[in-house]
Amino acid sequence: MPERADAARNRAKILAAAEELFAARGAADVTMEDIARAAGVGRGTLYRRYPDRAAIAVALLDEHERQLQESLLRGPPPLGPGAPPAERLAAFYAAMVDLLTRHAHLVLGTEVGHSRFKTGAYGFWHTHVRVLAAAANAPDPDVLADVLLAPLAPELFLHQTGQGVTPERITASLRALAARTF
Amino acid sequence: MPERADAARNRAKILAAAEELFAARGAADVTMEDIARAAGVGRGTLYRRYPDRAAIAVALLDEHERQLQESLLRGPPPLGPGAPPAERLAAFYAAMVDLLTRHAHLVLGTEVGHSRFKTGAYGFWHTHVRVLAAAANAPDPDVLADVLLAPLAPELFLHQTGQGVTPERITASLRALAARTF
DNA sequence: CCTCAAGTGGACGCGGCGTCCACTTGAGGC
DNA sequence: GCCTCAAGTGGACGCCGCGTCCACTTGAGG
Repeated sequence: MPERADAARNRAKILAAAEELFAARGAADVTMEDIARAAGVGRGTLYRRYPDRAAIAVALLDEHERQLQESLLRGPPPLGPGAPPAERLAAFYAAMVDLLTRHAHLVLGTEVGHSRFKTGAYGFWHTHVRVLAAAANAPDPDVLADVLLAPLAPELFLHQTGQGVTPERITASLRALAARTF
Repeated sequence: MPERADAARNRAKILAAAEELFAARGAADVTMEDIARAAGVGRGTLYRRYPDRAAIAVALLDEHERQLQESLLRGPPPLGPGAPPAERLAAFYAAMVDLLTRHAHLVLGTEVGHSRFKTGAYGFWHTHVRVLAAAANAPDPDVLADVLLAPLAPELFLHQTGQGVTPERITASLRALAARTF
């Protein structure tokens, strides 16, 4: 049963409206009602697809994440397979900082606190880093993967940039970390 | 103008009640009303001192933090001054994991998301780690300090322990990180 | 054209938040 | 000991966002 025409139209309107609102003010103080009104639909319609703000942000982020995930799995080195683990980790860090820079407002809506770890995306990043750690013969790759992903927490990123720290400095620091860890 | 007797009594009742409630269920679903009722106090009285849950959790954590902060500044090595930076960082990690293990429910009430970075405690930890990084001649100690503190995020700790990871494994992983970084 | 499942929207009830203000209490002055 | 008044108290109140529910509309397939 494919999506009905009017449903598809509304889905598009909702995502467009949400994207704009998230960008304008923070995702934090955009209410479901705001999104519904901006999209010209009722609250009920909104809830039918997206149980909360996080779900909407996830949908918006989806394609960007997919693209990076694709590069990690099958792209050219050092992001994709072929380079030594330390370099792949550094490249991954750089790509993630870039993603945060461009979409921090969305990510923040999504991954606040605990919910971050429940997303499929986190699982994917975790697996990726764990495999790299294992390839580098690091001890306890499972736990190490969490530790190495922690500096990419959106809250931290926003805190740092809010303090005037540039993405470049963050990337540089993470590159150094990657080099020393593996 | 010292605190009035009845005010002091109520402050104690509030903290005791909050501690108990936070421990019983998570801090997440304890309402201000719950705390007020459990303390036998009105909502107004509660708000007079503590503008939100976070403030209460901070007050509860205060003494434990002070104790660790004291040890970092003036205690015996490797926690206090005297040991090489890498060992001091490892000891700090171990102490923090211990603190999280014992008080995760409180910390979680406090440091959810961005608010974590605004607390005085985070500033203290940050300064401590930055000084260690500088002593080890690490590049950009300011940013590195944030990166090295990230794995101590309460949300991550709870996620890991919820997955069956023991505090010992976390400490071990962090110890290895400390050894390689400095 | 008809049917009926899928989709829609807004009214509704709930619950927590934070404020406000009339009342009470206790500490210091006499 | 009593009086005064600022500090402290508590609960009623209004507000707002959430999530649900259901009577209505729309569109695709027969």
